[in-house]
Amino acid sequence: MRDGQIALQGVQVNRKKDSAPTINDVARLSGVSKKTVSRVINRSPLLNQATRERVEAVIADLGYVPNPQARALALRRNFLIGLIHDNPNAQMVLNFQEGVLDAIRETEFALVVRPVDRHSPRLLDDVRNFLERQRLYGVLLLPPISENDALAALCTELGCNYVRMGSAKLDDDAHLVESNDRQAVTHAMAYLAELGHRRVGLVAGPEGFRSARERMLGYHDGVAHHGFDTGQDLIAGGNYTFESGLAAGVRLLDANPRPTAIFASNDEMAAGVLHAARQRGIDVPRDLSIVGFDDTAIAAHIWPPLTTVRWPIVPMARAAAAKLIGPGEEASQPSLFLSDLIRRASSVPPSR
Amino acid sequence: MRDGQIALQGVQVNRKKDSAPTINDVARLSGVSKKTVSRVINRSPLLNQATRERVEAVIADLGYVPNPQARALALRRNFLIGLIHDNPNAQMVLNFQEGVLDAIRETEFALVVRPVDRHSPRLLDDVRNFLERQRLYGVLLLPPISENDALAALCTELGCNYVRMGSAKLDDDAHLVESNDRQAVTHAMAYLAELGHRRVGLVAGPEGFRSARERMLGYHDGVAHHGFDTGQDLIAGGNYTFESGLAAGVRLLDANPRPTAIFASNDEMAAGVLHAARQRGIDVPRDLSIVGFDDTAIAAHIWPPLTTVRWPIVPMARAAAAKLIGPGEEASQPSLFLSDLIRRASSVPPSR
DNA sequence: TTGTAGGCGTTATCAT
DNA sequence: ATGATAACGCCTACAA
Repeated sequence: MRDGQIALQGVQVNRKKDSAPTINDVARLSGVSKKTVSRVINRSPLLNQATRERVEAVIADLGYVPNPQARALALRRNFLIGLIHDNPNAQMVLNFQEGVLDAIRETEFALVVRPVDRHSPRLLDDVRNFLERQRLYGVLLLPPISENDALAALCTELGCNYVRMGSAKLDDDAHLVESNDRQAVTHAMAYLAELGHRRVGLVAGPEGFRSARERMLGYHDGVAHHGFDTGQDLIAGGNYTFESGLAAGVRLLDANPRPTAIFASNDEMAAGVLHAARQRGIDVPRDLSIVGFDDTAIAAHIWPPLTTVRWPIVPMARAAAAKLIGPGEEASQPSLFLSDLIRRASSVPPSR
Repeated sequence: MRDGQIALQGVQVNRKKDSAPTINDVARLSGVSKKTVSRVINRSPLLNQATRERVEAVIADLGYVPNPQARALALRRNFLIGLIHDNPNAQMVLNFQEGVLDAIRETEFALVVRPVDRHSPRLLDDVRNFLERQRLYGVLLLPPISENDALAALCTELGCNYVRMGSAKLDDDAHLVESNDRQAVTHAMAYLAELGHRRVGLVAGPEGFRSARERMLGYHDGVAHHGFDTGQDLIAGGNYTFESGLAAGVRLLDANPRPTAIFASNDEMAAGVLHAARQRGIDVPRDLSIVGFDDTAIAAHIWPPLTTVRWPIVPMARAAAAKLIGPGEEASQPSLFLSDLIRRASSVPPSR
């Protein structure tokens, strides 16, 4: 006969030893019903203090851990948070994971990762499949796919809570953690102005990326505010890759007159610009200052170390996770995070 | 009265519309028992073809997806694979995740990530807690914590399957996917010998890391085989960080005579050596060749692009995941992966 | 080949 | 404040 049933008859006292203890074992050994144990686990307020302590003692003694699958089944929701991303960049994804883990440490939540391909025609089906299968508690969307409104709509349709990371007002406060890329770039431009630059080039990010747009707007704000030179030969497009930065760098550096400084919309492209300068014998920073964005690992490890904008991704991730799992009122507060300009050797006053 | 019970009475035909369809809905609408539906889901061989097709049609029609929590409860194991790592390096972790995702795509498995702190005294408790809570199907252990035998023992104790990634024979074939770091470094040394180098420095990895030891052994093999110069001023220790590589580079480059080439046990340290050379006005590659290990993103993006050893992490990850979830016979086959030397501009014949 | 009864470990409902 | 009973959605054992 089964263990649990024996227990109900009050005959057997020792539990089976060959599998993890269950709520029944705890109930039997502490002489209460399983519902009471359940109340202890879930910190129900209406519980006799003595009862609670007795049960807790048994739990500790047994090393009992509630089975999350059973919980998930009964509660009709699990404790998994999904992280959906399209690998914008390894360091960023990992930092984000770290922040989320910070937030869910000591909770029963776990983090499930799901890289996707934003160019796949099956993107939405992929995500739908994932969400339907796993029935996640909620998902976190990283840029750039966080900018995809269809994805957010899909989450809503499937009854899956979500929080998006974005560099602009993509959604309402309950579903968004925001950075201020535009303003951050404007600050960087002000810094270049202080150094004495008046002719600053831009390597823009790919079209369709909100972050790229915001950073470009920040550039234009700066150009206008400080009266920098303007012109199409000061602007080149890129797609956030090293190679595109290299190509853009070549274009900008072949212009005449050459810019004395270049702002690249991310660090990888900035590294590409640096290569382009090297290939042309242009000394950085003496003949060309470079400023990047993101402060990824590469920024501090190339030569010269790169001046760049650092956005607080770990705190942002923590906030996003908290927004997802936290109580309602807190979750609907706006979350805006400010970025810092990290000044390194790649930017100096212009030599000409 | 509940939907399922009504169904058993054969009275109601339409299912409730406000929640996902269950196995009961499918059973009712296709006029078979839940068990038969269950057999369809689980591809039982003993099923009438016609029955199967009828049920499958209903499943498709309803958009039915089995509830993984209920499955997990009944099967007493879930379909989550854990990835436990101590962030050896962002690109590596992400590549690994990608490989695992490759392997579990189109399956019902999902990937749960769990970064840990290998220096924490609570490491084992942390992992124990995680495994007990989540009751994972199995876990993947990345270096360097994959080298921790106590962790593997813990998995065994908790009845959790595991696969370790390692640069040496850390475990039996069912629990190990192996790379050949030692041999890979020996190849790199042979390449330097071909170029004409005879005085090659080593930036070693941190003690206690198996990979560091294997790479060092490969260095010594190469030195012995090719009759390179030896001496303590040709060897410096590092801890796999950029900064430690910088410090080690300073030490090695202050030696007299200077090495004409340096092998750094990973790319980050190689980048540090490069910085050290720059600071001293030593031209790379003309006056100093540098070889790294890992082929992380930084390798191709610094100047000059770094010659390095690339180990096939994505295929290894795929193999590790397959080993975890695959059938027994296949899983107990040995898995050894070979690394390639990627030749880039940082290595040339010596100028002296 | 298919169905019935009951269990997996938890929580919800509604008593007491 | 506590307990009995019935879900939650799936699977296994055994029966037919």
